[in-house]
Amino acid sequence: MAIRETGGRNTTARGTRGAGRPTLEEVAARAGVGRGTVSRVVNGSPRVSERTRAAVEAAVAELGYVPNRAARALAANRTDAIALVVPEAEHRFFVEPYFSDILRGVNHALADTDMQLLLTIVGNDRDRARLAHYLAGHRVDGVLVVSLRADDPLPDLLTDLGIPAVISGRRSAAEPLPWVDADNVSGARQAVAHLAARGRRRIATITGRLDIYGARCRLDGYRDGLAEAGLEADDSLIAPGDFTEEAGRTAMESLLALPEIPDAVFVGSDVMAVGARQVLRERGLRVPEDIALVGFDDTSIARHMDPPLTSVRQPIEEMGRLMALTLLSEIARTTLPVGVPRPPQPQLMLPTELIARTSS
Amino acid sequence: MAIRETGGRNTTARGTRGAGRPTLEEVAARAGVGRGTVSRVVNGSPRVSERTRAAVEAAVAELGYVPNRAARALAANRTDAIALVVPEAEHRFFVEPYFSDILRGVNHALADTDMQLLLTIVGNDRDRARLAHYLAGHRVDGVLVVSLRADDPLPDLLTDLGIPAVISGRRSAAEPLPWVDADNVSGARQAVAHLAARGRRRIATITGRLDIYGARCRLDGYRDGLAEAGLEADDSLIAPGDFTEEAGRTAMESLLALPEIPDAVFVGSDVMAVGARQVLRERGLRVPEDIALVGFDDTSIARHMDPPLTSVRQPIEEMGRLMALTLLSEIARTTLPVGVPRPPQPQLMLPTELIARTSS
DNA sequence: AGGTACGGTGGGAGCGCTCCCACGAGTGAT
DNA sequence: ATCACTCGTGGGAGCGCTCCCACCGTACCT
Repeated sequence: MAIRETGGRNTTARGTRGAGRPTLEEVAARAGVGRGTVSRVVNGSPRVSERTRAAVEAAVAELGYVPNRAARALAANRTDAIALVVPEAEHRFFVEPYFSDILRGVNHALADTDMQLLLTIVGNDRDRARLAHYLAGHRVDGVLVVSLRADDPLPDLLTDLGIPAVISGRRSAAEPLPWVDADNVSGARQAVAHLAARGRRRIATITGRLDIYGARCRLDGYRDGLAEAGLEADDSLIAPGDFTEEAGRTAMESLLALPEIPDAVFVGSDVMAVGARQVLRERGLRVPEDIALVGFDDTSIARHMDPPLTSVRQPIEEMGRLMALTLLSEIARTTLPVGVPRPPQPQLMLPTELIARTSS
Repeated sequence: MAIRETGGRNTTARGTRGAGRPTLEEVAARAGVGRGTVSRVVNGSPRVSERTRAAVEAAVAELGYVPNRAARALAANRTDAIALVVPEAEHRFFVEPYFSDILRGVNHALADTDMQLLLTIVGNDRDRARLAHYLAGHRVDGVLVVSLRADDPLPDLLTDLGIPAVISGRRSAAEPLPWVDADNVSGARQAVAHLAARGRRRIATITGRLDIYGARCRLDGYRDGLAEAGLEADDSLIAPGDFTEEAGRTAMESLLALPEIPDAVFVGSDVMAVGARQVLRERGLRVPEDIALVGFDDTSIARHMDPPLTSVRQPIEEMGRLMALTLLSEIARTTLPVGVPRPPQPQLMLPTELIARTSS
């Protein structure tokens, strides 16, 4: 009859789950110290004598102790997880190297932490609702958001919930949230200067979606570049796109339909440049002889194009890394007692650089 | 002086964390029922009267209650999270559409659950060690593994730890773990039959890495197809690859170095077909006039090639979906009392289908 | 009428941690 | 020798749930 002992469910659980992995208490017993001390050692507190620390570490190793994440989260009121939110259609996440580079940078920054990364692609309203519910449950300690549109309500939600956030790319010049961004204006200006220096006189541009601040900056930089080169601005040379390859095609077609076609195009992203290049090939126009092309992002796509694409490099992976580090320090700040000063640089602008190849 | 009240840390935590989100207990008070009852309602237990359920649901809605995941995990000894493990170099995950399709399928299956997905790309030994540690901590309820090599030690580790797992693609014909796989043999056979039917007589193949069982199956199917078509097998027509674009290039070059070049190539993956196609273009060989090409996977790449690539379709997204569902039921099985029968189909082979385009 | 069964319910115990208070031993100043 | 600290340490309380047992009332039986 005595199938189960006193403990009831406790005993059962142990029995089911492979004899139970060790707990803090067991490590403490083994090391001949108290629970609190083991906790201090595991969490790297300095207030432990060297002798004790060694004893505890030995016990941890012998028992193969790994802290129970759920218990820790419950007791400490944190989750040790952050979310990377990509408010874009699912397939774009995979098509656009930008995102994977960001992800790689974030991963690298987190590799030394035991912070867990949740990848959240928010492609439609249903996903949005799920995310909101998720965030309301405080299931992450912080959020990274990439590719945010100017009117996106997500940042407000995060602020209301008091969840630390860092975004890649500002929503406007006066972005209140911590951000990491590339110097888009300067990059675009460099691109136009480069084309002008090579004797191009009729320089067009294909823009990204202008509800993204970065795309707007690139357009501003394009205009600045023209002015600095003493070239006349002509709004018919500005073809709107939305960062997709298809938009690159359409925009280039519209430029080629102009009475006087351009002799160079500054394209707002490498992916759009691929679309533009296809159209040029179909029309029998040579790159760079007939039309020079400069892209933006300097993703792997640029190197693989025919001819290899001149492109404005932004340090995407590094941006991902810095976003993660900034978020980590923001989280630390909210956890600590009040009055801890915000780290000096929660808003970072990184330089861009023109990488010249044979398309220009 | 009374900055903090009696509770000490409790009060502080509440104060810091935005007045505290509601707990089960508070919902219970509001609905005028006990804690257990609210728990039952939230977890969809049938043992609750309709009246009570309505009252609790109202209270949940009014308070905006969201269960605390950590507390639930701790009490119930589960995590409500699964991992998708990709034992491949990081960049391949993004380059190869196969993985993103799997991911999409998994995500769709999980969308109706509140199961959380962790994406784990295991590119090197350091990542492997981290994963092992992670799994030892039982931080996930189950694991999905894609692209597993025959000699990978990961499955043994999972078995030892008693973590439910489902893999995509078997490691051998006698795979003991639950799996979801495509009928690679049949797909390859169809491809060869198709080429033979179009009058090709000297049909070569470029294989994937043969320590992956699926690649081996495709090779077997290739041989079967030749035999069925009454064509002579010639091992010099078998060029080894490893699923990368570069390998596709190299392999095609070696085939073109043959004294008598093939008039058709069955390529073991679309990505490798891209590489092969580049070489053909460089050599001025026409597709399909000089050499017909058939790929495998029918990823989006195939449609975008020039000419569009005939390819063997495997239902990758569906495979991801089924993997997730299988894992979910495996997890349920281990949670339930002993003796629950395994669902009828923990091992699923899905049909493949030739999609004919103009490359053949 | 009394007995039995069972659906529905309340709440104690416990999951494995962190946080913090209290306490003992050592150190230096008085 | 006494006092005032500090440092290192042990362990109680509590995080918000789930699980389970005990209990209540009602319906149905004999």
